[in-house]
Amino acid sequence: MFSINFQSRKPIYDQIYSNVLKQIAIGELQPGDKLPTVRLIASELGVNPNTASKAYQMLERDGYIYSVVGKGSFVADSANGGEIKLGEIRKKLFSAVKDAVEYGIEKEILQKSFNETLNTLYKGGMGE
Amino acid sequence: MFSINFQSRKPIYDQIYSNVLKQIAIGELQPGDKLPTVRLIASELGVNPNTASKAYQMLERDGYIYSVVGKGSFVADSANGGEIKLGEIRKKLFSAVKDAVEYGIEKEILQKSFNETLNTLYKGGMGE
DNA sequence: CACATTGTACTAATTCAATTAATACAATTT
DNA sequence: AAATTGTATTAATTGAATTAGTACAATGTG
Repeated sequence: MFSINFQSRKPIYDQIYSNVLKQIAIGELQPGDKLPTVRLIASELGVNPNTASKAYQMLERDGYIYSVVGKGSFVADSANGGEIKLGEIRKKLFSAVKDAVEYGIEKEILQKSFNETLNTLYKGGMGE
Repeated sequence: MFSINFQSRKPIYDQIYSNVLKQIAIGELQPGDKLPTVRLIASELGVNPNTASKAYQMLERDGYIYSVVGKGSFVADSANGGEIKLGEIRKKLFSAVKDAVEYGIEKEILQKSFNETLNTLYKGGMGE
């Protein structure tokens, strides 16, 4: 498995996230592979299962893995190699929205602007 | 002057920042104009001078104003209108969405991700 | 030169969100 | 049914962010 630095200011769930993502990136974990259970990670690292679960939920949110209660967690089919994917995109979005907030742009205006961009670039797709 | 929402979760110095920046953006404050002193803002809003000073320091950091001890604070020459900043924000948004399209991220997923970001950063509600 | 006015540095008190854990629950497998 | 899986809920704790109290530094004014 991997190891954790408890002295680090980086949260444990964040370290788990990074370690798993790295394993996926280098191909040590392939799409469809079963990941260690949250309880296994928790017991090996000596932390609470929820801490491992949180890392997995973030990995799922970013499209790298998927989890099923009772079954386990698995590497997503789309998570091949070192694709940047949603995690990096989110960072960009976050940065842009943060700028807008600082500038005092109203939420609805930003939302409208985003939707216009979305519809422009996703031309041909459906969705509201 | 402007007003502040003390109920908002948005920090006071942040609200001052946004208000001043908006005044610059709409041309109510022109390059070279003298800004209200930190003590004037502080007394009118009923906060500590350091709180107003912090807003000014952030505005200076971002190149919108400059401050001189003993003299006061002034709108920077380069801070004409806010369209530049607005354009940058749109550019960032466009770039992020474009990345998402290139990486094959589905529209709905991106939309959800954006909304999460939006709600996270606009959690203050009103108070800008 | 004295003195007011300006922004700022330093420190401490407080508040608030993030992190983690304790516990219980829900879905799936065996 | 029992075991194994991920997750929801709640609470304790910690740590960073926010704000204020106070003192200092630089400039303007008489």
